[in-house]
Amino acid sequence: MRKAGDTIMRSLAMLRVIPVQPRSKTTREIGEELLAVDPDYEVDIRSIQRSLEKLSAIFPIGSERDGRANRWFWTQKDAITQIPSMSRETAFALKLAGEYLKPIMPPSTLGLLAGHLRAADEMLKGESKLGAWTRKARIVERGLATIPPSVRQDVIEEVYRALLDDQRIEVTCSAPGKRATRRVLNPLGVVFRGGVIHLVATEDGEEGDDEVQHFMLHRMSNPTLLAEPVQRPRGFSLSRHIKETDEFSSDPGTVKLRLRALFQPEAFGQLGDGKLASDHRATTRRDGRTLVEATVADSAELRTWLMGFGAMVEVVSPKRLRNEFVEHAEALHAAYVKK
Amino acid sequence: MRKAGDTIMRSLAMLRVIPVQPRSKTTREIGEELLAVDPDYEVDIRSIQRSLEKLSAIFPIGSERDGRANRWFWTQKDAITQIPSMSRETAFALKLAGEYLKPIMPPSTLGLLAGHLRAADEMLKGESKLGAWTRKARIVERGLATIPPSVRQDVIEEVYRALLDDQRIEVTCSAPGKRATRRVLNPLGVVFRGGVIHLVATEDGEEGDDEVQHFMLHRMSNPTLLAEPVQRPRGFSLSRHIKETDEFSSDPGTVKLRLRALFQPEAFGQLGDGKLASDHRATTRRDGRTLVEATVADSAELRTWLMGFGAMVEVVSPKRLRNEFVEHAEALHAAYVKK
DNA sequence: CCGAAAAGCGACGTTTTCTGTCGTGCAGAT
DNA sequence: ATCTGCACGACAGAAAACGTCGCTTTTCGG
Repeated sequence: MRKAGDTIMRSLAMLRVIPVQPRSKTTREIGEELLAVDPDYEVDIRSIQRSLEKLSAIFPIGSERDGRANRWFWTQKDAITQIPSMSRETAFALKLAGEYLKPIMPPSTLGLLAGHLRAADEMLKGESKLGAWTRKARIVERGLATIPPSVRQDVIEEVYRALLDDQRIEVTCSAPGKRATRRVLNPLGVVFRGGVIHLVATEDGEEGDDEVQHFMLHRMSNPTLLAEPVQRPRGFSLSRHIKETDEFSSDPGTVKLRLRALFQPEAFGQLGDGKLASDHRATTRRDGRTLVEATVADSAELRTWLMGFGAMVEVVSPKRLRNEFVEHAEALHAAYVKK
Repeated sequence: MRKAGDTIMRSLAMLRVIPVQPRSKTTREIGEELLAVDPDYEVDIRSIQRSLEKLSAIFPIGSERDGRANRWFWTQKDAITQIPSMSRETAFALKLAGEYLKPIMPPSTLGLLAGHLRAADEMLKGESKLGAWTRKARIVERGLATIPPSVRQDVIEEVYRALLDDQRIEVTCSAPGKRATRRVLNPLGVVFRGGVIHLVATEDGEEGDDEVQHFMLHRMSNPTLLAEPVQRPRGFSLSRHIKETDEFSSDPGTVKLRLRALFQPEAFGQLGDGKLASDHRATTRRDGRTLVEATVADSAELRTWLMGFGAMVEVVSPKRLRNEFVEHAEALHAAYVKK
C-alpha cells in the first residue's frame, strides 16, 4: 500500500505546498494540490490532517480557524532551508550578488530576496568569524551611486502578483503637483530604469481607450488586487513598446556603427580586459594612446560613456559621431569659457 | 526512544549534510556531522546506513566505494528544492536580479547562482506560458554594456574556496607579453571592478616579502588548493588597501563637497525621482533648467557622471569643481576644434 | 429554528516502517 | 596471518502511519 520512503517525500511535498504567512490553505486544498503534484500521494484526508499537525510541531507552521476549516501557513517568512544545502562558494557568490544589486536594484525588489541572502549568511557564519566574508571581498563601483526612490513593499508585491496573474489592480496614484487619484489599471509590464520602476499599463476608463501609459511605482500606494482579468490591447509587446517610447530611449536597436576612438592610457586601463564587442580590437600607438575599434550599437549610452572620459578619449570615426563630439566640445566651451 | 517526527527531521538534516558531486562524505562522517548539528539525532550508525540507502532511492544521491568505506554525494548539481518554496513574487525578483547582474557580474560568479535561477524558472513555469515573465519585465540599461573577460569556472571556485578557508593556492598566471608562470599565492581578498575580478594576494617567494599584489582571475588557470594556511601580512585590511591603491581609485572616501549644478530638463529627467544624497534638493528655474544641490563624495565617479551629460549639465559650484570643468571644456575644445 | 453538509478530531485495530542488535563477509592495516 | 573498521543481511520488538468509524462543531439553506 505505502510505497517505500513515501512518507518522507510526501511530508516534503507538503512543506512545499504550504504557503507563507499572509496566504494560507485549507487542509482540503493541501490534499488536492498534493495529489496534483503526484498521484502517488493519494492518502486519506485524515492522514493529511495528522501530518500537518505533526509538521507544525516541528516546523514554524501555524494554523488558524476559518469557519469550519483549518488554514495552514508558514509563520516565519524568511526562514529558508535548501536541499541540498548551497555550497560555500555559492553562498559567497550570493552575498556578492547582493552587494552588486544594492545600489542599482530597487530596494523593495531586493527585499524579496532577503531570505536567500539570509540563508547565505547562515551558511557563511561557520566560516571564521561572522561577516568575515566582507573583509575578503569588495566591489568597487563604476558609476555614481544614486539613491533610488523607495517603493512600498506592498505595492511591489501586489504589482508583481497582478502581472503574474494577469489581473487588474487598483491603486492610488499621486504626482508631485496633482491630487492623488484612485485608478484601475491593466498591468502590461514593468520597466526598470536606473532604480525607478515603471508600470506599463492601460487605464480602465469609461471609454475603451487603449492608450498605454506609464506609472511610477514609488508614487503608488494602497494597492488592491482585483479579480478581473487584464484587458490587453491587441498585439501589445513590451519590447516593441520600449523601443517606440522616447522615455526609454535606450534603443538597443539594430543600428550599429564602427567606433574608432583614441584612449589615453588611464582611460584604456579602465576598460580592464573587457571588450566593447566581439570584434573589439585595441592597438597601442607610439604616442601612448590606444586605438580602440569595435562595432557597437548607436545609442545614447555610448555617447554618455564616451563623454564620461572627458578629454581622455578622442572619437576618431565614424565621421558622424566625431562631428557630434565637435559640437559637444563647442557647446561646453561656450557654456563654461563663454566667448 | 524515538521522538515524535524525529525521522523526518533527521532525514532532512541528512539531505543537507550530504555534499554535492565533486565532494563526498563517508557514512561515518555523515553520522558525526549529524550529531554535531543536533545531539538528538543520536542513532546507531546502522540506521544511518539504511536511511542513506533509502534516500538514494528517492533523491539523486549516489554512493561510491572508497576502499572499505562508502562515500555519498548529490549527483545533480543544480537541482535545488527549497522549503518553504519561494513565492512567485520572489521568483520574479530573482529572475530580475539575474537580468540585472548579467551585464555587470562576472559570468563565472553568476554561474554559481544558476541553480537558484533555475529554481525560479521552475516556480514561474506554471504561470501562463514558459518564459512569459520576460514579456512582462524589462531592464533598460543605464550604462554601456561591455563584455567582461571570462574567468574559468574552476578558477573562480577554487579561489573562493581558498579565501573562505584561508588556504594557499597555486595557479598558473599568464600575462599578455610574458610567459606563463606557476605561482603560490596567499589570497587576502577579491576586488570586483567592472566585471574584472582582482585577487589581492602576496606571493610566496623565497624571501618573506609582504608585498601585496593584484592578480586578475581571467589570466589564471589550473588552480590547485594547497593545504597550507595563508600567511597574512600583519595588520592587513582590504578596505584600507583599496583606499590606498591608485588602481582602485574609487575612494568613496570621507571628503565631501556641496555640489550645485544646473540640469537641462532631459538630463534632470534621467534622474527619475532618484536622489544624489539625503540632502538632495532640486529647484526648477525660470529658464527651464533645474538646480540640483546635494552633498556628495568628491570622487572620480562624480566627474565621470557629470561629464557624461555633456552640455546638458553645468556645474556651478564648488568653484574648485567648476574650474576643473572649465579646464575640461578647454581641453575638449583643443582636442576637437583645434585652434 | 432546524436539519443537512462539511470539516475537525478522538479512538481503535491493522499494517508498515523504523530501530537496535547480532552475525557474517570483505578489504586494508598491522 | 591476524586484526580492525566498515558494509550489509537478518530478526524481533517498538513505534509510527494508515484507514475507518463515529462523534462534535460549524455553516448554510430552507
